[in-house]
Amino acid sequence: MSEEINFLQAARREKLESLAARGIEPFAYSYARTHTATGALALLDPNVEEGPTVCLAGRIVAWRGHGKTAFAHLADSSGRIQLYLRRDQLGDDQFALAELLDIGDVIGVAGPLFRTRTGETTVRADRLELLAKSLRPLPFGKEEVVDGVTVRHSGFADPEQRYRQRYADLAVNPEVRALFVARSRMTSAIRRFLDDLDYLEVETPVLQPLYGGAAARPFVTHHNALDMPLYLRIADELYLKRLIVGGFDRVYEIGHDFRNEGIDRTHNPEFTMLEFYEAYADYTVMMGIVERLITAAAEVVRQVPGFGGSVPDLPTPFRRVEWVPSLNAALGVDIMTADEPSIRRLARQHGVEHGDQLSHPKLLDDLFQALVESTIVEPTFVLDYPRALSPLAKPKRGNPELTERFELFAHGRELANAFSELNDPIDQRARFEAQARLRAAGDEEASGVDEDYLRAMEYGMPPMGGVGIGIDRLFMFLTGTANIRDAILFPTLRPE
RNA sequence: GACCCGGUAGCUCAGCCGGUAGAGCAUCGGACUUUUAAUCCGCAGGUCGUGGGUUCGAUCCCCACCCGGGUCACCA
Repeated sequence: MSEEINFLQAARREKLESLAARGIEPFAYSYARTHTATGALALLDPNVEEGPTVCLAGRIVAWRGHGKTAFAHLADSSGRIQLYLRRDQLGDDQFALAELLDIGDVIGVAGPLFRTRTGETTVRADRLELLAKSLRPLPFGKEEVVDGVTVRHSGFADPEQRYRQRYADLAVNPEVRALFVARSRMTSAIRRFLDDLDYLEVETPVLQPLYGGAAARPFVTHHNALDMPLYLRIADELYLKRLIVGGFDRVYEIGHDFRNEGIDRTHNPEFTMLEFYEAYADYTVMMGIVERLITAAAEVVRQVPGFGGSVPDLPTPFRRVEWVPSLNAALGVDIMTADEPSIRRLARQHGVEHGDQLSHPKLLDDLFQALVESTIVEPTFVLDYPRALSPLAKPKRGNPELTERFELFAHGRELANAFSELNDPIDQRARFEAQARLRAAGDEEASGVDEDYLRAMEYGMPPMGGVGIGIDRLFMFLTGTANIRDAILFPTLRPE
């Protein structure tokens, strides 16, 4: 990426040369800091005017020059603190260095804490060290505090540039950093939750010779040495269940799935999926685990400073409704006995688009989405989906037309999908073959027959419950984030 | 994919009825030893997303394209 150097960058390069002329190395190797910014702020007793000496490192984010003195703010990952630089304190050489500093420079600073006339805890700098010269101006806005609220002026606002240059977005907007801290806390909490239940975290292939476990179009790549196509996984499911055959009773994986579909505010081509499987559990057991996992995740996000208010209340137990009765109630007919033409007529009436071209299962799913799913606000488990919608789920005990499956919805969004996993290899083969027929008929999202998976199942697969939770979506739900790009550090974009 | 909105200085934005551009901040120069959107004075900074068209003349009107945002559709 070559571009012309603008006059601001030129000015900084000139300063670099002035530094070199003074024998100052502009890119350091390390700095021994004693405190973080917030750690230092806590050191000055409210009743005293002078405190201990601290060594801090961070980025200059604000600068107010006054001739022979200057005030600056230094920011590190903990927060920001004011610096006071005086010529008589620093000496001529060090003050000359200070005059060659820019906003964005990474510096180390040492000096005693004191309180300014306006009461702000500040470092009176008596030694400065340049750690990294910033040759490209970061788009810092100016901040003021009005009635206790920080107002930022002319900051870094262009959404495209913020996604493309997330490093600049993070450097300039602390609240963006806080959001991703919250995300990290959430996934750690989920790991802790599952680890405490004796789940084993495992890693399964991202590059797969066959893709499956979900209905989606895959990314295809090619392995040169094997001279064969490989698919980026669309789900972890089939490999994790092979591990249950192998004797791991409880496994989970948090990793990226890849789906070759459109990009919009809830879809990124790669996204983070949690799947977990537990032998000898059925979907009712998994429902309880999901409820506890979601509330545990909500609790840690709630505790991250700044996010307490955004996390929705999740009173337990979550509401439970059954798929068929809730759709029937909304539709006014029995979906399981209604004939095909009248179902298609109802779909048209309720605004399901392209109803005539959809396969029967897809039609049912769209109807449910339009009439029931979209109306769910409080967290609700929807139970017992029709068999045709769930090729990897066990038939429901007492009603083989249905499967033992649930999805969790809240605010019209899907948060989890789970079932009593099908462990009958004869039935599984029949379902795979039905999928293969759909695929042969042109359904690009239908899977094929995975013979290796069937082999594993034929060895004897314990009954198990399994759950998938989209981590990005869950995080968006908990933080009130509307666009998935705001929940992913480096979202997929067209190249510049 | 459809529709709507946007792309002007490093950043945030203005630009009337078509007459080849402005502000604030930042930068640069000057003043300033407790400021905090520091203040004051001065200078500089532009391929107006790209390519065509209309016109004596286009940032402005028209067409196409690129990029982004939003809404909808698609996406178990």
